[in-house]
Amino acid sequence: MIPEELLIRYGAHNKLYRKNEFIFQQEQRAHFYYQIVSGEVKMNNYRENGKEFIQSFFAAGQSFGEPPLFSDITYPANALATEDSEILCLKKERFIELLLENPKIHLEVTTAIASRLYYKAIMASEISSQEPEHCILRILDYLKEDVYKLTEPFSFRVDLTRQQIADLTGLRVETIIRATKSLEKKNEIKIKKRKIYR
Amino acid sequence: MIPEELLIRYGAHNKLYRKNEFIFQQEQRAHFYYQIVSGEVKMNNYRENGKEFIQSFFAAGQSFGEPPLFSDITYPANALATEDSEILCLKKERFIELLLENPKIHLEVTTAIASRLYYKAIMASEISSQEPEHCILRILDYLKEDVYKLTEPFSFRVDLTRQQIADLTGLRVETIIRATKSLEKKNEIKIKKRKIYR
DNA sequence: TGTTCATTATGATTCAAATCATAAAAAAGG
DNA sequence: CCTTTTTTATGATTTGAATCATAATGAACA
Repeated sequence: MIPEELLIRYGAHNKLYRKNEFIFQQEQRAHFYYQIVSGEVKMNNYRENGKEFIQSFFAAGQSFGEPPLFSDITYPANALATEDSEILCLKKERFIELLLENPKIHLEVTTAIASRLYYKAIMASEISSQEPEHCILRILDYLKEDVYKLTEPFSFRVDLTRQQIADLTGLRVETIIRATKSLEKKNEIKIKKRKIYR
Repeated sequence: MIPEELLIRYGAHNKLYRKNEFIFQQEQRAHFYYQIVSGEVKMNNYRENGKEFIQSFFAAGQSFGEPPLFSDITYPANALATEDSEILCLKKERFIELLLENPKIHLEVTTAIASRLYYKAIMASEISSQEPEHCILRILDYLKEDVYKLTEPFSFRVDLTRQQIADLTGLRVETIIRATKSLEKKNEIKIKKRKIYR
């Protein structure tokens, strides 16, 4: 999102994270701005009962973990590579400098953070709703419309496992499986070869 | 948060909203940056079953409703005055200009948005946890430590009704009442004259 | 000061998602 | 190719928060 050459000019270095390696962990202090060059990153929490809650996934070109760079707070969740990933790391102080000296880029960063806040606001309301089917549809529509910009019915092939949808919504796999079947009956989604289409 | 005189220099105007009056509603497009001069604002969603979900409260000095100013998205929730409120409104285009021309102020705006994302991330995980007591403690601790910067045990007097805590967590009043009583027994909170202290 | 309304309180019952158990189907790995 | 692991599937049971009902208490207000 921030041009790589600009990041490097401010002193960013490239780091390789292996699949399942943590980039940072919950409660830690933040020292770097992270931007994915290649690979994929997952932000999550592990709850007492061992259940996982996925805050979100991040793909190549996206940054993550900015909020604690601006205030005196620690990471609210873990970040780990879900596949081998190349990540540009820029020291917090230099990142702030970069923002102050590049207003247009700063605006893009703000836009990215704002967009994640938007997603969280939507999901907070849905997760609290105790209506699994509605909650699933909402996350699918968010991905379809806001992330992948698709409009055609059933043009969005969902590349998430039932388990991942469960961890994103705070529900259980069995509930997702049953709810998606019910949604298929209601013609809200299609399921072909176990893949969900919305 | 943005100095009032600066906002006014960029063309902001003062508007009075009566108690319970909407400032904007879910699904609407965003045209203004809003900053509270006096009063209080609530962001919420109304769900099918009539249940309310409170995204958050905003007090004097705080801004709200920025995310849709940066992208082509609509408001994910409603905003309404919970008491008569004076609010500075600045046209979207002029707001962006202000940010681009005032890097330090821009950074403060980014910081505010990032801090709200932090709160949402925490709450998303908690709400999904299906553990009412834990969820209540987390929101109280967030308010106590991150908002009011208190450290002494039971020094935080919670000024939320049980119903408001319910609407902030997606739980029901009765559940909050029972959970808080249980938390009092466990010495996690104190209740004096029906007020919760943490 | 008495009346109305909002808030807190508590017990009984319902209900839907979690949990448990088990298995089939598909994908990954050697 | 066979073996192992992951993912999807489905039925039976449990459980805890929601719901329903009802009341006491406190705050607001005329």
